[in-house]
Amino acid sequence: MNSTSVIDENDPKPDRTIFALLHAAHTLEAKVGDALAEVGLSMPKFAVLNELVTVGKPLALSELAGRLGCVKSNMTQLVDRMETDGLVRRVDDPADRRAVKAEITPEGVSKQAEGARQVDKLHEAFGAVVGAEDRAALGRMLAALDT
Amino acid sequence: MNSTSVIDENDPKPDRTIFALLHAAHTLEAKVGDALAEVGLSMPKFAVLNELVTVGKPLALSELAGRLGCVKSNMTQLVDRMETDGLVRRVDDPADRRAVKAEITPEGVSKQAEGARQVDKLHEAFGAVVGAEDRAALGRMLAALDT
DNA sequence: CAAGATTGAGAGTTCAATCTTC
DNA sequence: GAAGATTGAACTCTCAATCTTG
Repeated sequence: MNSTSVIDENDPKPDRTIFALLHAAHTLEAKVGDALAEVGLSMPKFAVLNELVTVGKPLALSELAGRLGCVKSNMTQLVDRMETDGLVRRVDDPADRRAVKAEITPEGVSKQAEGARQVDKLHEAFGAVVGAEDRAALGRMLAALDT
Repeated sequence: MNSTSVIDENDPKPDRTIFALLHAAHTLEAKVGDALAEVGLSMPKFAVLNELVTVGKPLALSELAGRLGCVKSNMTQLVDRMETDGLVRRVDDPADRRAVKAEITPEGVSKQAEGARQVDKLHEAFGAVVGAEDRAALGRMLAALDT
């Protein structure tokens, strides 16, 4: 049925593909951010809480920065704001006096659960709208991009 | 064969899909940012220059903010930094004394051309690694996401 | 009163430099 | 010296408030 016409088209502006993907990602990111904002969280704060809940024990700021893929100074300030919010607490590491660990508070545990519910709702909507075969294509692109 | 649950065909951790997409987008965004940094530009600055070159005449800051999908105060500060860089110049609009337009400088024109070359190189790599049918799937997802 | 632009405050991020501890 | 954390400066971005002009 197809007669080479679909892929052969050499659009005059091939610049658009990457930026279209980035734009869609920003739209999706805004949706996640809005969903988390409804329970008083931001994406970076939820990411930290999620990591702490998953691991089940306090983590050093360097460790958190490594897991979240950001620099250490970023984690310093993020944990500052989260401590102000009452989501985490800084605790000394008796084993290494250079290290400072972030310990999740009961408030943080509660907020993480609320955030996870919001994210689950988004995932249902995402799964309903995308479809399994397109998700497979997405997986291939992700793998190719992550090099 | 499934006796009780219909949903256990899904992966045990469906949480990851959206965040995997977002992570890949950030990786791609970093690549574009690095490529533009090689010629002394950031993505927001390149976006503004690109718009001004495409339109071919000065644009009001509100107009730029609308085209780039950000708030006006953002454009005020971005144009501040671009004026410091010598990429654009603020010019008064004789037709509307409230408005301020951004006019691209010769330096800005030159930088936009360099940036466009960098983006083209990235695009070749992207096209080589992704493939036409996956790009079609990407297009469907983008459309679904942009609602 | 609407619209265009700016300012101030703050979140999130990076980098370079610094301080303490290993 | 290298690692863990912090600080200060800068960029990008948002929101709320303000000022000028239409």
